[in-house]
Amino acid sequence: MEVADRIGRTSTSLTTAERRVAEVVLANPQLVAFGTVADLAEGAGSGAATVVRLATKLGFEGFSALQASVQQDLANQLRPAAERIRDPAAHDSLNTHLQLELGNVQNTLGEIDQVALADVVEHLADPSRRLYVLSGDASRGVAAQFVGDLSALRASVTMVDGNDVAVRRTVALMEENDVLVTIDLRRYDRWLVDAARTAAKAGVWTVSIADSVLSPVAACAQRTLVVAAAGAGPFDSHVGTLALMNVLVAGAAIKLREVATGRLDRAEAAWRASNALSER
Amino acid sequence: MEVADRIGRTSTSLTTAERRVAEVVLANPQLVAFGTVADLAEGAGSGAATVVRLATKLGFEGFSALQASVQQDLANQLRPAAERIRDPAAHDSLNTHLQLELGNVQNTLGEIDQVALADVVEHLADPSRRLYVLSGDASRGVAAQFVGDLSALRASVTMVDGNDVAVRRTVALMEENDVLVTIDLRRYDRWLVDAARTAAKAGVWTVSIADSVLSPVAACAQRTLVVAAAGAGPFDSHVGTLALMNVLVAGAAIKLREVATGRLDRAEAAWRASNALSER
DNA sequence: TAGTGAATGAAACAAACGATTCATCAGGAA
DNA sequence: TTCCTGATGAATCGTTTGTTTCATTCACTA
Repeated sequence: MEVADRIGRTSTSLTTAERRVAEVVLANPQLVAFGTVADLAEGAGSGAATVVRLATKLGFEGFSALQASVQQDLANQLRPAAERIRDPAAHDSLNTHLQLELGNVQNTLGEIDQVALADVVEHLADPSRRLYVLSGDASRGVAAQFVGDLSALRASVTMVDGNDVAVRRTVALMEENDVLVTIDLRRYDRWLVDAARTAAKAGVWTVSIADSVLSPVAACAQRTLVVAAAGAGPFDSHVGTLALMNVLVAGAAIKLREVATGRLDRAEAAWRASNALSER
Repeated sequence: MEVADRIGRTSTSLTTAERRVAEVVLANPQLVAFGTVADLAEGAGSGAATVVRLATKLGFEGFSALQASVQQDLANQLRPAAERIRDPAAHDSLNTHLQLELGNVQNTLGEIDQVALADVVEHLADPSRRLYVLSGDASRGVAAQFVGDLSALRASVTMVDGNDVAVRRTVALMEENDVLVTIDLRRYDRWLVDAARTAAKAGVWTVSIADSVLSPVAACAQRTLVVAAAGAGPFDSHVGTLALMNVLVAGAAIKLREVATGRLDRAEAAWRASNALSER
């Protein structure tokens, strides 16, 4: 921290009141970054002039310069580890990927809206509702994974897919009690947005998995779960999305325990009977 | 994030310029926390009045209230993760997932065999070789994602799929110059192991993406990439696998730059022509 | 085409702010 | 005590900033 350095270097020549201010700056930098001269002065129990004097004594042009310095420090601290790492060793591709994907998982699961999450899980685990999953072209694979996992737990899970006509028919046949999960990131697929709007208008309970609350599907969805999808390659990363899906699937599995274990056992039995799995 | 919520709730009634501002608020919250109305307006390419209008539209008293809200969010984010975790009554399940998936990514990308990785990328990026992807049932979705991404970069990428007969036929038709990628985790699918062995015997260059070097496919593969797949729910997690695939795709994209950019541009042009994408 | 309503940013205005000034105070030295 | 020096904060000043107003533009309708 630049400011801490300067305070350390100047500490011997600080007066009593200035030292009080300096202590507050170190202990509570947000007061400097977000506050005013008066705020900091009050926090340190000193006058505004003392704050300004300290700033200049530390070698800053004035309080504003000190504030800018603290703000930059905080901004650096805020930047996800991914970007911080990238600075020194810019060209370690694998490390970049690692930091990026860790950030995607961290941001997706960390920033999640718990109320929305619980509500979505509740709906996914309601066996009386049919489930439909609608995905943009770029995320079709992870969507298929989601459908596959859910299908193992419960019945009536459908991936809405195929040509435009087929999609329209499926959407037209949705009913009020159904649940529609849409997965779509920036550069939103128009057909998907249209389909989601149609479904929402028909009263289908819609949840949007998107990269922003401003995604067009989010606007017509009951719930929105935001994912981080920063990618180092030419495409967005769906690692965060998949992590979120795992959370949803695991949550649904708990709520569906009785039904789900029965289904899993039956599948297991079928595999055994046909010797479809090999342990090694 | 309180502000993100409000933006999501209000998103339908935002005007074009207001939406631009909202996007900047979400993408660059520091500009709001540390900056002024004029700064944010400039960042969004709008007038100062629009910024204030957005703030009130979001239900804030004015810009200052919006700024205070963003500042509080940032301050929360600044608090060490350790403190943050235990805050809302330790919602353990989510935290378990978070740690687990972070571990999967970390272990998969961190422990990777760089020589094997480079060799695999080299083969994936060789346009003279046909690519086949063979996945166990549990990972079919992420495999499809992999195939989809690779297909965007180059030609001749095939997901080996369908019924047993179809798989056997496809495998039988593979040639020496082809590349086969298999993805299979514990409880290895017997048909997949058989198919991989057949292909390997025919001289197909095989790479195994598996959860252990002891996997049966690894035994007959030229290269093996090990993934971590710890799952909290009833299924294995493929988050690590997907992260690895992103590395492979990004690596191939670099080697295939000339071909790949041409393909991506053509796809982009087609989307534009048909108006298939909507930016908002 | 003319008219209407919403949307938008430039400009005016008032409040808040940082910086400076200056009177007061504390603590020694003569 | 008296005088002096450095420290300190209240008051002041000029600037910046948030807010409001208003003329212009734009999209759409009759």
